[in-house]
Amino acid sequence: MTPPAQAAVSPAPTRRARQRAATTGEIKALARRQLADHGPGGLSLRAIAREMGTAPSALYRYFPSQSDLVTELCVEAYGSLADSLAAARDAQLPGDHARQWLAVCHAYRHWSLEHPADFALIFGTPLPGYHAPPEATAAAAGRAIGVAAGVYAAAVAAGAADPGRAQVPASLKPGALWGALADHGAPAEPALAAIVLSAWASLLGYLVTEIFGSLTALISDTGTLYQAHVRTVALGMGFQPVLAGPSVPGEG
Amino acid sequence: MTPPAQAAVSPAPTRRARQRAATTGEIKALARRQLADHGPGGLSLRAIAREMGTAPSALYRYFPSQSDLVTELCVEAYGSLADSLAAARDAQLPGDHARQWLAVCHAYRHWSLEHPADFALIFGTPLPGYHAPPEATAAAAGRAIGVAAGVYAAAVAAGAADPGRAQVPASLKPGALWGALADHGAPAEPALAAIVLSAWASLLGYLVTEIFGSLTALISDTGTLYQAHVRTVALGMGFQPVLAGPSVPGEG
DNA sequence: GTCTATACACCGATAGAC
DNA sequence: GTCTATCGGTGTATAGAC
Repeated sequence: MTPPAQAAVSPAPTRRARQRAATTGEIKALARRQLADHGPGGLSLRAIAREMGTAPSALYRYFPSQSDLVTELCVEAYGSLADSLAAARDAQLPGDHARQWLAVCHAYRHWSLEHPADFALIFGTPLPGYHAPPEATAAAAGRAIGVAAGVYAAAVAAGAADPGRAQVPASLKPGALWGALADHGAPAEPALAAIVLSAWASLLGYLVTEIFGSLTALISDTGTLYQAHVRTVALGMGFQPVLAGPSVPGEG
Repeated sequence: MTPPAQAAVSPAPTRRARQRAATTGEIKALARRQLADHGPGGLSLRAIAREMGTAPSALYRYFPSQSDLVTELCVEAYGSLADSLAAARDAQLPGDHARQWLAVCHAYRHWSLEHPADFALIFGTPLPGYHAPPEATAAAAGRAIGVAAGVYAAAVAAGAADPGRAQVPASLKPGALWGALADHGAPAEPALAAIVLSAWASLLGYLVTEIFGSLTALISDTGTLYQAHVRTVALGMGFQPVLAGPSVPGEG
């Protein structure tokens, strides 16, 4: 018996395809949870199969190997982060560049706190035998930092931030980052890219200590401290101090 | 037959004790190398025993369990970092506070690049089932950041840095960090501690991207970029821009 | 303090029946 | 597309002889 006429060929390809997508999604969700529970390297296809109630070998119909599963988790994590950053940016008035920047900074932290497993996956210690294929993850990573770079570039263009305050050596050599940022609306200017990268790394450093816990034993009041951190970083990028007022989105 | 008279009772306790210390050291060295080669969770007592040419069970005479071995590696890593930072500080003229700070910043990076496994151990994703006993690692961690804090506090006291440039909220609540820093010569002033912590986190963020590789596909010229990063951070702490001259120790 | 032997658990991946 | 069965490995930790 041939299957019944395919309903809505283009948007909903096939019933079979839909079911397959659902299963792949379930696998990835369980993988994410395992990675969160048992740390890096704690990902086990057997355990996933156990939780799904299927045989371990069945998973190989969906992912050729464990590495491919990890790669897709990485790409999705970067995408999720980029989406959160873009949403925070778009929640501000289009012309309010400084607030857009602060909103993106706080969205960075909120996403990280809400997705610690994804955070560890893309920013933490590399997995034992795994090396992410650069062509797969570079684009996804570039999109995330590209949101931040785009906001800053717009701020500079509008005069809301003065990149001259940063100390960028003239001897900087361009890398693939410039091109990746240019793909996301930011001008391919090395000085701007360097400033954004430096600021982005500063924020990441705070999140690493907060989420991985290398300092949690020593500090409390992490939210307020992040607020101070964001303001200091923004100052270094040439934003105006007046901006550091209390009514900033996402603070606290 | 009783053993021959113990030569130098106090400094060299016993031949037996010396041999034991040597073996413990060998175990830790191999553990460190394994952690470097196979990532977190890649530590295997069996593999250590294999490389040492002994039976796996023999190691249990030196470490009650794998976790205790990891804890000692963490403490030693923090200690090694603190030593490197202090050495970099002491290599500068006592009164040249700004250069001391920059030297400490660059020592931070050099140590991290030279000890990626230790770096991952203390700053990277936490190990699966392992939670470092706070009482053991907090002191070691405080000593490392305490070196940085001490240099900055001295700079502020000497007027070489103006902490007023940073944006520290007045609502900051003190935590254990203040006390830990006070133990290392830094005044227990929340504002100063917050500034140092923020700066230290900024530096860490850069090192995380460089060492864990979340951005290495996108950037080259990482040394020059770190130099710019350090300068930007120092500016945010209130150091004078004039300091950002070319002849700074450890740059490049 | 080291050894052998072992209990008991885990893993990724593949072959082949259905 | 799922199953069973299996291969060939990994590991921690303990018991008991020497």
